[in-house]
Amino acid sequence: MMVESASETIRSAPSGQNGVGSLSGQADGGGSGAAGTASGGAGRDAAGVADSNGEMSPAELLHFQQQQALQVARQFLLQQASGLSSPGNNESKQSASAVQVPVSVAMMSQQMLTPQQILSPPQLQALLQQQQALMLQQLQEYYKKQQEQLHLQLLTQQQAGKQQPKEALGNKQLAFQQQLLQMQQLQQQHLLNLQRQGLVSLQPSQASGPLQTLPQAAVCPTDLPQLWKGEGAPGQPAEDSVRQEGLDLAGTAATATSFASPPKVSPPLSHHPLPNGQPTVLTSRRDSSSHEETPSSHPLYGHGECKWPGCETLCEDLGQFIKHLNTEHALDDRSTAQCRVQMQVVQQLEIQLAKESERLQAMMAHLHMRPSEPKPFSQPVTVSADPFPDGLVHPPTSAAAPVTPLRPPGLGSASLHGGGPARRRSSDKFCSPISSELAQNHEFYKNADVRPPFTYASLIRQAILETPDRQLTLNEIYNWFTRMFAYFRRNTATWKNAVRHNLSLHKCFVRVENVKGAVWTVDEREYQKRRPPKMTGSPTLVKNMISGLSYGALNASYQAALAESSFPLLSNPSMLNPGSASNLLPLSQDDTGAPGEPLPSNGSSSPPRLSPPQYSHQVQVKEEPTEAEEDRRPGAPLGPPNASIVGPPEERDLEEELPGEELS
DNA sequence: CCAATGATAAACATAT
DNA sequence: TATATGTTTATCATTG
Repeated sequence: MMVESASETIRSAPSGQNGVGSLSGQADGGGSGAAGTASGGAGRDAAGVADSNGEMSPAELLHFQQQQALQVARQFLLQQASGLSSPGNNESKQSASAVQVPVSVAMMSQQMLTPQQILSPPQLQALLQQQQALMLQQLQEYYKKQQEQLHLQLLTQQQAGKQQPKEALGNKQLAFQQQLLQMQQLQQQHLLNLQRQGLVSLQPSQASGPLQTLPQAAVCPTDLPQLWKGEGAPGQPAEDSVRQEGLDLAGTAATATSFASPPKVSPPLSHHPLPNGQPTVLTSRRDSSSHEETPSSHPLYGHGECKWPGCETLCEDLGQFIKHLNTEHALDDRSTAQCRVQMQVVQQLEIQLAKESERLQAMMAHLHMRPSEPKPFSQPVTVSADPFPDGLVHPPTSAAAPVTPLRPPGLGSASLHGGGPARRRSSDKFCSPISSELAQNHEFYKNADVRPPFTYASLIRQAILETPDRQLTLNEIYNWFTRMFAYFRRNTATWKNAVRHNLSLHKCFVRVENVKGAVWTVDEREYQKRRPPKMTGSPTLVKNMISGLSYGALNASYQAALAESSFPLLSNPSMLNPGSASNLLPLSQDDTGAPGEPLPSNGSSSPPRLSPPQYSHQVQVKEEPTEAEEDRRPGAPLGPPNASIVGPPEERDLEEELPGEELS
């Protein structure tokens, strides 16, 4: 019911505002927007959907936001999970995601308001449980298979063994048995894990019933598919239609019941976990390998590369990928271990989610959002339905006080700034250094189709500063964008134009002619100069934070925060994504210098920098640009090594400490 | 309401 | 000629 009201709210907003895609936000903002300022200016793209709720009370807003945050978290979780529990039939997957899953990842993160997405904690939990159950089941199936396989092998071996020396056979058997044992242990361990968390009340064997077990999870059916959907590849044509669907559904399938019967999907849809015992994990792979009927993609395959944790092998097509999958990620100890790691990741996420929920409740409690709200969630979407029609109450009461409490420990300053909607100002200017947030959430941005809350200028700068040489060609900048942000893997024409535009427009970007072309460098000084008068009064800030948090802000900010604080595993590149590690590191050290703390190294490291007003620091143009963008030679010509580069002491500080300044 | 800033579009120039 | 790369101008949104 509340769902309905929520959708109501949403629907009131101009339709299609985002249908076009957030990038073309201009149009959308025009009509609808404007109004919303009272309760916080709504960003035009990032948060478009929320435009029309001018009348939400702060409490509602917060509530709403929080729920969104949870959704995001959940989404993230699902995404992670999907990495583990690969969907069943691929072919059905796509259609399924289009029809049955109205909310694509992208949509979630960008619009986030689809009513049915708003789950109550119990629902969330239910979902999680389902997920766990599913995974468990899959894992078990997996183990079972493996055991069977082992037995088979054993048999084979025994037969073969007739021709082999006994001892050899013995050894092999031993090995197998060990493996078996290992498997079993693994399995038990996992089970234990799950049980410890009280997640597995259901026996593996009865795992088939998660859905029934959790009636309240009515909402889940909608979400579930995502589990198997895997991470949608940005740029998928279906995206728009999917969104559309999502919105529509939002309107129609408002109630839980309606979810129960999602639009039918292709029949072969066996990817619903369960019973038939078709271990999704295994089957999916087999299926896909055997029949090529998969025009769609594999959950572990996206953007032309293998999504297996830690593996970014490029595969031209699905077929190749399948091959790769079967060879590189076959059933072996390694894969199993990785699988386990992935499970832990999921668990971590889940734990974090729980924590965040708790925090949310505390926050809400503190904000006096009705004591009755200890469980704001029990009733999901109360949001708009909530008893605060008055709205607009925010200013004094809620606004001022909340400030502190609002700042969740886990959230870096970055997360607070009015992230989302105001992609621009927020981060760039007054907020924390892009690098720190980026560093911490780069995994997130890399995979989630969420618009990063940074301005183009700051992103470009970041890209450039990340390199040892502190210079990049336009193309390299492009690459950086696409590499670092899923969001920039689509609508290329738009953002590339924007990048060029920014490069030309801002004095801080200096083009340096080179033998082989030109590279772009950053004139830190100019960059600093360009900093606008920062936000002053705290009240404003507060308001900002609130409003920011509200809409899409959650996206970037909160998600980022979540990502940051909660994914030890995730953020540990070495664990999940060795490949990306390289990118990450420079980020964090480099620019950052750390948001919070002043740069250690004094200017010494980069002497030149202070001098030339023009070409900023010592940037020296690479004689021969490129070659391999990544191939940064160790002994950079001039280069102050990464860390040192950071250097522009004073200036840097200024910027990096912004958060602090702001408050003053 | 205004100015500053940013995003997006688009026209146009130039180089490859 | 087609593209990539740059520059510039215009319009709109958000913020202070």
